[in-house]
Amino acid sequence: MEKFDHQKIEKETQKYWEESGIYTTDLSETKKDPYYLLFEFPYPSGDLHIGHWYAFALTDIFARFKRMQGKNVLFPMGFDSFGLPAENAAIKHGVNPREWTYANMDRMRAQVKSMGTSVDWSKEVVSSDPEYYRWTQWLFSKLYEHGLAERRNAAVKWCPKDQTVLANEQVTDGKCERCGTEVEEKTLTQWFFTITKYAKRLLEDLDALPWKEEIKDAQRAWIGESKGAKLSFPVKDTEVAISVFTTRPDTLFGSTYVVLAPEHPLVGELLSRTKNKEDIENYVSQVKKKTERERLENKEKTGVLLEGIDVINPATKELIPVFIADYVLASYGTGAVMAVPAHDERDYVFAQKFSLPVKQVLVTEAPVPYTGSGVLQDSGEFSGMSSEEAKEAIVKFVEGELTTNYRIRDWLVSRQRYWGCPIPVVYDPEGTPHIVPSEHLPWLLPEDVDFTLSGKSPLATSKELKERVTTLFGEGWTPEYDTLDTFVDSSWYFLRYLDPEDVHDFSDQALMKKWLPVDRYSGGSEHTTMHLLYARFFHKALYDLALVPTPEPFNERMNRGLIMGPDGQKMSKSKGNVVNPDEFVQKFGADAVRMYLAFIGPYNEPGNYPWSLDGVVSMRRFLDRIVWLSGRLVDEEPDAALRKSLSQASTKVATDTERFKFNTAISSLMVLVRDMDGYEKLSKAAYKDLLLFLAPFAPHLAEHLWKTVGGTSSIHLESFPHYPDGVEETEMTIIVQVNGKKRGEITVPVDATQDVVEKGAETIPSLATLLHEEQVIRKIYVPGRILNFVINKN
RNA sequence: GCUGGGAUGGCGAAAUUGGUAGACGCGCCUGCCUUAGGAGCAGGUUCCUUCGGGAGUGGAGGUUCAAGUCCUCUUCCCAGCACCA
Repeated sequence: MEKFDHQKIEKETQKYWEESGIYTTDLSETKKDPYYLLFEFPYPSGDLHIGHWYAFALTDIFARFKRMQGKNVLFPMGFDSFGLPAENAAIKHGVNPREWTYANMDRMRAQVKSMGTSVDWSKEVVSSDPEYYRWTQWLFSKLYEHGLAERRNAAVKWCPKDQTVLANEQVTDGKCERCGTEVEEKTLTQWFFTITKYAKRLLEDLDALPWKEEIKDAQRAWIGESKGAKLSFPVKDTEVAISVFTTRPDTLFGSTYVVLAPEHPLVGELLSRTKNKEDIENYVSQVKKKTERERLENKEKTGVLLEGIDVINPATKELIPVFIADYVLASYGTGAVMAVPAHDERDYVFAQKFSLPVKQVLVTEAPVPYTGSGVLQDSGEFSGMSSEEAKEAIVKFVEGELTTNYRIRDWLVSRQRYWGCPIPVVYDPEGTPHIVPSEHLPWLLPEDVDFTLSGKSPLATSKELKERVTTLFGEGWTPEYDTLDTFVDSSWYFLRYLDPEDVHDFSDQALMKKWLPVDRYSGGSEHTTMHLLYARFFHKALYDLALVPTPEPFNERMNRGLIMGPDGQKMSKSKGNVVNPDEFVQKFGADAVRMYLAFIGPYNEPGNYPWSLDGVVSMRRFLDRIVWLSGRLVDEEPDAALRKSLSQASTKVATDTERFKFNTAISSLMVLVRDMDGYEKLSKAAYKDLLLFLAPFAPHLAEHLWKTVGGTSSIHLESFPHYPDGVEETEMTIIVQVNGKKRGEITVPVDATQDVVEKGAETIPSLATLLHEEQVIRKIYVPGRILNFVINKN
């Protein structure tokens, strides 16, 4: 059998698409419904692997399908081109990060085109272009003006390998999310976005989003709401008090000591009043030396008593001791807790170790510590109350404050790295920060820097930057040397796609009104509590500043799965199991590779699929078969049987593609092709419909074959074939069961009554004997489907 | 530990409201055609079987004429969170 020349076809069709400009979206057009389909813009790492195909080419199937459904589809792409790898490559190979990055992008553009994607390149956005990052800087200044960006001293995570601070989200199990190095804790003055101010809305607005529960739940867990109260424990003989956060004010009468985090600001203040100053200082410095991981792994509680300091339990008025211990986190709540050893596991363990009194204030038979709720005892006038009632009553009694705490921390956006967006801030001689006025934007990244790792911001080595600041602002003024977390760049890129050339604004208000929120956003599940959360926050902040028209950036979201190496392991260079798609594309064609990836499983479930060569071969075989069919076309209308096959395929492909079940959509195409294979003379009209079904999946071949059957313009401008009423059936198949087990089937006219069906069923030979001998108790008939005889088993 | 998701052939997976379990594909088996191509064609392929049938969707119960699907208990796997007061 003759095989088609995929290389020639791909080259021709890609050239035709590029010249005809059919994928350029007119954003202002009003006749069609706008449909914004977004995928996460990639980092230009240089090596395009099979995972990129999975991300881009499969989203492209959906873009093409939506176009054929008559939508005005915006399907853009760009590059998240700031970031560490460029800088590391620069250090390792002595190349300029900019040159490295921009060369990679050129290569990747060509590769993405080779997949047969219908990306509208006229909307391309590159986050490291000064004309892009000027607006990142401008948006930063807007957040700053409204108190959403602030500079403060705080305990932060530090990656010793990458030599930069990290946001909380970029640390997993105490390790740097990027390089896996154990992070350290440092107290530094850094820039933060106050995402915690939006915690409540980020949480509440999730309810209305049409996302999968698993994605929403992961965000809910990350935001981590807990309702409780702030209570004040006065320090004896002073004016100060220790404020604690607790979710269990009902157990206040059982609080027998108070614990401060080692980094708590009061520690310094109280130090002079203690009798064991040295011990305390030793403990605090010891804690500081530990990595995050060491603190987590050491479940053994450590701590030190503040000798000579007592605080007053506001409920019992008793004097209780104060400890410093690293099981209390400075960054959560007030950085101090009231310890109730009888009703909290951690407090109990600590109390055992330091021989502290354990006072039970809930009636329970359960062994201490009992952490559930119950009825109070030994709690003064509140004894006998339920935990629920007592919570509010006790907070009122001690003049506390009901509050809600969130687990999420403010987003640390400073990075001590070179290849990022410069933070548009300068400092006056007193050290007060000032935003760089918009007339000086873009605030360019200096070129004369030494970006070898020193632990300090590379920008500090730039003479040009210092001179620039002195010239523009005056003697004694200094620049900010840190750059922004690249997640800031990616928090708004999808707004820029709507108006990428705009020199007066970050995007166009009218177009945003028309196109936002993004209809569907496809990406990786690793971004659930990173990019997806940041972008929602950023968008809400811009919404509050009346800069964007919607409170949420994305409507539907789908997380795709992962293509594993042929060994079933996650692909990585170090394991040597990275699959380079180029070889397969060359041998079997881009269409076969696309279709195989689409066929391996449902696209919207983040499963893991091992790459297999055999699958691509079979997909190529399937495409060959479609080409062979073109040799037996006749100018005839399809017969009834074929019309039925076409109708079924049309429904199945449309509904499955809509739900990202590309695997079953393709399987129904295979069934259709098998049916067509049964015709020695095949209706050309039917074959044309097959090509239309195929077009989103195998865009090159469909385009090529379309021309051979008389198509004059691109197949990708055609409508998806639709069979509104299906095909009229004359017969139906009824499954015959005995006691719920299938025993046979009969075919009857569609208008057959139950009687007719029963008569027919009784003539089935194997059933006839069965029904004769046994007593039929009941007959259940589900019209058009099932006839079930219930017989007496004896 | 908490939260969420899941478990279906040798493998990837299908299965509207409970109504033919295993579509489609891989792999494997048999045969054909050819010849050495990661080929093509036809048929078979859940398991067991004395070829009549019997069993079967992680396990044990239950509801129902009928359960992969609903309920209860349970085991294991994956993901997220985790000293968060």
